[in-house]
Amino acid sequence: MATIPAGAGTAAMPLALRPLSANVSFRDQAYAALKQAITEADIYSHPHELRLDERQLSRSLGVSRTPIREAMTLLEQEGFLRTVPRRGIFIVRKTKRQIIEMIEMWAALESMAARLATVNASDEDIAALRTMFDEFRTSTPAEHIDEYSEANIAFHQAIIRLSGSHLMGKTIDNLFIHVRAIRRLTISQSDRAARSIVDHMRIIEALERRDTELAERLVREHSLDLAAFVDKNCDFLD
Amino acid sequence: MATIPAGAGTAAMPLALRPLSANVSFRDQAYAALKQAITEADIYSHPHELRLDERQLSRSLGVSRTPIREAMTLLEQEGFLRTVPRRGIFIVRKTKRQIIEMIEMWAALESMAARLATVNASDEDIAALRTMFDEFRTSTPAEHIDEYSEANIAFHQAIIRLSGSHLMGKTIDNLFIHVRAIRRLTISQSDRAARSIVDHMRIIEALERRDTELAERLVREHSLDLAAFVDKNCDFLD
DNA sequence: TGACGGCGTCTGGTATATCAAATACTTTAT
DNA sequence: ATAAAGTATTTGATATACCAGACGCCGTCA
Repeated sequence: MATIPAGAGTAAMPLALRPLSANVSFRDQAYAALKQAITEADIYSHPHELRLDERQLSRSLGVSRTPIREAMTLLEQEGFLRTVPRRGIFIVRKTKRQIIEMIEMWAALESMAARLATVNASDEDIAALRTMFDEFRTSTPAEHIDEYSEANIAFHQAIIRLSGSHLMGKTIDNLFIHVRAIRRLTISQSDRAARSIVDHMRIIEALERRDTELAERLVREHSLDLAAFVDKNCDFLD
Repeated sequence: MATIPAGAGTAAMPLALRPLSANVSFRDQAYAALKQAITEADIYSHPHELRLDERQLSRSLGVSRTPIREAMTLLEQEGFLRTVPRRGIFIVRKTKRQIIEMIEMWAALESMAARLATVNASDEDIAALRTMFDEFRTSTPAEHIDEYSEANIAFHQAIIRLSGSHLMGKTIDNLFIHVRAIRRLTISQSDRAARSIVDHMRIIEALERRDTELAERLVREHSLDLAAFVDKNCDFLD
């Protein structure tokens, strides 16, 4: 351990040091890299489930198979991968039913988050949400779907943050990775983008008025709308 | 591969065989064993976080460290363990704040499940829930807290099942393992057990009447009651 | 006497070797 | 020519070897 040698008899100088982050294990790095790759890989445009090769990934990332296997174990539990013994490891494609279940769970969590936000969030935090929303609406032409998608996600994540629940935040982040791919495909259809902005505005108003029941209901209905839409229009899944 | 030798020129006899369950990998077995041990270990009665030793577990279970490490990776992600590099692996004790977050998330999921149940569940399934509840109430004296606790959990799991959502079911099961320990400590206090039974009865009635909003609200309030109770009375945590 | 530091031990992290099953490919008998 | 059988190769699953950091014991020196 590299300690600073103090002068004899003097008190040790209390240098302002942050603890080193020793948590960058290969496993965590591999986990992050794989998760990002999976998130960006547009699974639903390919026809077949992609197989991952442990040894190939091992060579690509320059580490042994062990940390990669551990990372894969994590991703499998999160539902991104499926390993079939002595067959291979595959990126899973969610069925329509599973995606609807994810959206329903998202609706459950975010509506509860909105409820908690009306109680827990500070006025400043809610005002910041309003600012973010207004800035986006005035600066971004409605045609820019990509930016809208990102702002959309940021909006939903902001609501979770207002609730103060780390647990729900972490859970929803994972759901979003799955749902995001579908959202990309659906947001351009019909007038969903425009309707979505109206919904968001109403949600913000409910939060500002600390109307617990209304905020919860609006958020829930907004999410369940997407579930119904997927149910009707996404038969290309499965 | 042990194939059945068929008589020359005859069609192979299609014996009715279920595929062997080749999914009992050491990893999964270790995972199950550890999870059960952790669930049963009453963490909150001990003062300090318990440390697990990979090599010792390896000897106890008679397998190498590899599958055990993989199982531990899973349990760590589920929030049961925390590994500190070169220090050890510890069974985590949740803080009061974390437990409240878990109960809030549980409330979010189960109230949505109740909502979905009023739409999706069959009359028979709801009737079965009613039967289960009535049988318990008439056969079990109110003093038997242990049995009540089990029946209580069964009741909540049943609601999730009625919703038809596998995802929420799986998520709540994990939350329950954490919450269960607290519930054991709180259910005997005050008149919570008696009030709980009344709540359950009202929930069943709402389900029977397919009253979506009421069922959701009752389930939510029932769960959030526990959160408030823990917030007030569980300062022994942390 | 007490604090510092050497040194052995224990820990989880990582790399690598080994294994059995699945598959692809080749051979061979009819 | 074809299909069954045999063989080679690839894969994930498991076991084992080794590493470096953390910790504690204990002797030394001021």
